[in-house]
Amino acid sequence: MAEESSMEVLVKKGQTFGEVFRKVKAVVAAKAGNTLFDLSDTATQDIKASPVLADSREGITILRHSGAHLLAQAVLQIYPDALPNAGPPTDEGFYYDIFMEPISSEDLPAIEKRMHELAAKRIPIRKERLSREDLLKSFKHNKFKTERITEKVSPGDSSTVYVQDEFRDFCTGPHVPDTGFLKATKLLSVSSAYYRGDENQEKMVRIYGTAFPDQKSLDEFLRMRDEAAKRDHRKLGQEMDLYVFNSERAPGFPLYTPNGTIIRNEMIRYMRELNQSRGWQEVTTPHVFRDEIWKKSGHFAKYKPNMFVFELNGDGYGIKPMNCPGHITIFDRKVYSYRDLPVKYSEFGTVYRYEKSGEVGGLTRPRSFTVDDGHAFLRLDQIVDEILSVLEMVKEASGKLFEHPDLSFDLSIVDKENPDNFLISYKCRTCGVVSEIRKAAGSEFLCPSCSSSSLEPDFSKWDQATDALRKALAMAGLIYREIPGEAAFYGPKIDIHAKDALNRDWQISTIQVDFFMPPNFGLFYVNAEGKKEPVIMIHRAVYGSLERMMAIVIEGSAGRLPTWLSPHQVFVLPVNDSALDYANQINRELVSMNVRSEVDASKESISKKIRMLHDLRPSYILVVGSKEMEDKSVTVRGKDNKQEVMPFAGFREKIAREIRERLV
RNA sequence: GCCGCCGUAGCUCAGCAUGGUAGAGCGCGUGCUUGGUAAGCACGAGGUCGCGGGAUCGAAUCCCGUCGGCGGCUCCA
Repeated sequence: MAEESSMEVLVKKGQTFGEVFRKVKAVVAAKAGNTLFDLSDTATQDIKASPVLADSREGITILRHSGAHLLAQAVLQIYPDALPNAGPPTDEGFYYDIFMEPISSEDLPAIEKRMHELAAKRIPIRKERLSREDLLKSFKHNKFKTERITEKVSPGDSSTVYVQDEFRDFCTGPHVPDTGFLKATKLLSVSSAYYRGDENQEKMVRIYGTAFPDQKSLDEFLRMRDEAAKRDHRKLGQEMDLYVFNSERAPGFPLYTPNGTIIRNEMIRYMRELNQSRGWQEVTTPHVFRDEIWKKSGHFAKYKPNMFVFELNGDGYGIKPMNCPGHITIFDRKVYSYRDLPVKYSEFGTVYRYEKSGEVGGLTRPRSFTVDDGHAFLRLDQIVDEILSVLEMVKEASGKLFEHPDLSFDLSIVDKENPDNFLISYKCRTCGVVSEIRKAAGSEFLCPSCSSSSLEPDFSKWDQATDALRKALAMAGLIYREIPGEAAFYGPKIDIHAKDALNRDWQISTIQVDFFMPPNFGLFYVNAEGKKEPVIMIHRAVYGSLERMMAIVIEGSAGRLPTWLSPHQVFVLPVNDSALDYANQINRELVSMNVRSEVDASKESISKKIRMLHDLRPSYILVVGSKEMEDKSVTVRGKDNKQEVMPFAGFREKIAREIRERLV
């Protein structure tokens, strides 16, 4: 993708940007400062502007936005009753949500064909500016558009419509000058979406597509997409024989084979070392608890529909969806001095959540998963250090798992405008008493002290926690996004994301500050004055879940796992029976060093064996015959599938170091 | 949960529109082959066509229901 053009030119008042830039090939818009203009726009004053090229980041976004319009135009020509809602560009293309009878992917080729026809006609794309009234009149047949206009254009104001032949769309643009720019377009899939993302509203047909400046880059994109599909952990897990999904016996619950269990156990072993070095003590808690704990923790109030619950002899039980209440129960066993803190418990805790049927999928969204969970019980003054320490663990771990770690950091904070989903303290305007109240939507509260109804939210605890997270992020030198409204119900958090093979973002690590659950359970410590002080909790997970992390590591490495994680580290292949003894000898030596090594003595050709072994993705294949026997060497075929002859002693050292240092 | 697509041998898939009771490749087993880096040869075993119901003389194929899987949406972290 080309860099932004820095070719700045003076556009004089009264000139259109197109007059200046049309001569530049593949220019789709103009940019002055941070403002984008259509080429048809007229400069209202002398202004320095640069062309936006079709193959620049901004240019492609414009191209795709126009692609969405082209899609809507084609759909309307074929389905005249369809009502378009909205069609934005995305990272990889565009989609358009359209209210219409459901269509299937078999209907896409006809729509795509029409798009290509419209593109070939090079229909000019014009912009009209209309008053709010005229906009509403213009789209009066489409309630989705009129709702958008009503919302986005204030009374007395005006906005723009883009027109290509009979098709008109309410849109602020900018757009490409004509449909001829949209020759390299492709429709990818069709699915459904709710209007405004609300499941109680109309279901829209969402058609996904993409557009590129030229056919070559579109083809390349489609090729990469196919390649990515081959790295899907569900496919690789099948080939590498890592796990089983039995949809009848355990829908959404992964079962691990011996190979998959090796990967899990190696991940656990490494995390145990990391936990130990950072002062996290391992604990073990049951999978089932009485209702009582879930009522106290707030899970029943908020999370019950997602829990597996059952009744026995009149008592209610819940299978744990989270590990925190168990750790709290252990912490709660005694009284702590301020000198005892922090207390840090960790557990590879398998949790069970009833995810709705349409959400379950592979290892990235299973119904049971194991969290490398940890709960720290702290004093206020210990928060920042602990967050920093966890951030360092995340950094260290990602260096052992990914060749090129690609993590993104989000700081999810409370939305002070819409605090209904969070635990908030309320301060009484009358008597000044601060009370902690779990807000239930729509209910009214009175001050527990003076019964006044004049209460204001008190965000001081949220602010303290959020500041601690910000401070730690800054100290770690990390770039992050702040997202209001995404906090956990009990506190703000840092979420760390990684991408799967298909470029989908998944949350892995999380660090959450919690001022609310400890008081719910009455957790306290005794300070230097002998007074009770509230304990503060940090919930954290470094891998997040073993399942999701394993999936991402498998996809990121295309199955060529770091040697330390690989179920099959070495296969020794004797060329013929006379080399079998040497192969066995090498194998024994490797096994004695705790290398996962096997001899393939089956009566197949070397070619055949290598072909067969490919699916298992072993770290190394060693081929040995008379030559190797003679000089105590091995012919090594590594992850790159290149072969290299080296002394066996050298290979032994190499792989030992790779495993010991967990090199990627 | 919602919309679309899909469910046939251990795996990948064909057959289904125009119903006549099942096919390929790989893998697996046996035999031959002693083979130097991505398929040596031959023979063989292997399937209640996800499950339940319906119309039909007859269903993998048509209809209804149901359970799963995939892509999204919503949810979740």
